[in-house]
Amino acid sequence: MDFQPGIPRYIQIADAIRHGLKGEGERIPSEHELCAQFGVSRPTVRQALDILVQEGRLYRHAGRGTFSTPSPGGDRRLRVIGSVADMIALGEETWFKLVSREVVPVPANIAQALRLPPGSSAFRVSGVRHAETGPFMHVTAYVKRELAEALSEEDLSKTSLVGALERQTDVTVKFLEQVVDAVLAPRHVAELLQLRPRTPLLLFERTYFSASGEPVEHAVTYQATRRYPYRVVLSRPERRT
Amino acid sequence: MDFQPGIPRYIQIADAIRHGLKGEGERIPSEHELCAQFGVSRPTVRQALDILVQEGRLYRHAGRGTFSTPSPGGDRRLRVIGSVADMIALGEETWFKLVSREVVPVPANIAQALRLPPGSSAFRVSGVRHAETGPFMHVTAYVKRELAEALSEEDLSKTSLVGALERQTDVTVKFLEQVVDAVLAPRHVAELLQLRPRTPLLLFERTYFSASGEPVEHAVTYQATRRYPYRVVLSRPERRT
DNA sequence: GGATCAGAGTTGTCTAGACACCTACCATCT
DNA sequence: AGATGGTAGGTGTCTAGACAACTCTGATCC
Repeated sequence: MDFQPGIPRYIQIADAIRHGLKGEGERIPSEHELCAQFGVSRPTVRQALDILVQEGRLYRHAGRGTFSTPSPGGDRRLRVIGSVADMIALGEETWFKLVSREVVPVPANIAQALRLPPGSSAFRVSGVRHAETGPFMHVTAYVKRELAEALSEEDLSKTSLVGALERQTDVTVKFLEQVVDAVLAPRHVAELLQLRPRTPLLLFERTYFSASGEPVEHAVTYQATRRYPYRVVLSRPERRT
Repeated sequence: MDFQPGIPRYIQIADAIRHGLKGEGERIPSEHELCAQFGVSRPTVRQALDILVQEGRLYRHAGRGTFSTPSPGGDRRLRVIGSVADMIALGEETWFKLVSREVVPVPANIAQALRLPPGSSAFRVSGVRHAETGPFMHVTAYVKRELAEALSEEDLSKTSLVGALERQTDVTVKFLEQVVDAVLAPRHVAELLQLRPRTPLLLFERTYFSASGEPVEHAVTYQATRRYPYRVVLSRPERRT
């Protein structure tokens, strides 16, 4: 295998192995064999395998080998594998309709989350995400003004706001804090999602942080689980003991 | 520093560093300095730092150094750091009251989740978890019969069912699948949690899997977020690029 | 036939160092 | 004063191996 320069080898190896996984619990070649196959040293192979184990796609068994985890199956659901990246990754068959996009004074609790002085203003985007089954998610997101100026409208309909921010600015989201709650649909949300009032909805309040611990974005999301179930797969981080 | 034999050095180093963190965004000693301090090679130090970065406690900045993430703060909330271990870790000021504990025929959907033939029976535990603010969680958990026999009653009031299983059998939970929903409290749940009927509650349906992909436990949990907020901190896995 | 032991293969841990690239700082040149 | 460039120190990537611990298999011994 010849490696593409500029991209670390262990990432290319991880991609290659991930691509070849069938997800049936079968054994993959030993680390020694992978060294020979890719022409790299064992630490490099292990670094690639670490990624896949961390993603929950592989598990190791000392003395026996490395195996692919039987896939827990399923599609058409919000997936989280313990990572921000996957949390953002909605199915590809969903799309976003912008409702509003303006600079507004921020409510006190949001100002606190973004660590803005009370009474300041921020960029607010709101809209509805649709699936074939109908509208299923209402989002209101707040971003600091200086970050929001680069964003174009078409970006927002394709990816998430966080995704657009990461592409167009040099901000990188490193972790997020999420409070999950169950609420009855507020009237304006019920209307936009075409639901009866007082339908129970999932409510997410997420604050996205950059690597330096600075809040980047705060989003309030209502989700109708009838139309789009919310599912999470959490893998235990490996503590090779 | 003298290392305790039997425990990998990188884990002991990670524990030592984690213990010394103040969580104020300050710089920690460089990898080279840590090598000298602990008397190990740099890959070993990096392996320790990887753990802490993975946990979201540290972040690296190439060319500048390694820093502790300012803590997102907070207590008294369910915490998840993208790991099963932390998901189980409720606050220490909560306790569990057993309601029932018996072998019953399992409903069809649970049998499917545990991959049992329809009509089979399993061990069912149900109860209520309390905080100072009152009862806040109703749990019904199903475990295969052969796994459940070792469990004693007192274990269940101290740790979670999964914790007891891991201590008393050789089962290890590697990942879990969780479906989150918002529902109106069923009557018997509302009674046990001392809530008005039709209060919106979080509903978790979790299936715990062992490393080989075999389902170990299935739990249905109702949670009153008024009494015990549900918060998650998700860190992005490091893709050093 | 059954238990015990040796060995091969696998992952787990760790060493000592090399070079690349990025960042911040400072001295120098214009 | 401002721009340029060098330098030191930081993390990022990678090599080539060593030994330990675990698991399974098969041969040997009783």
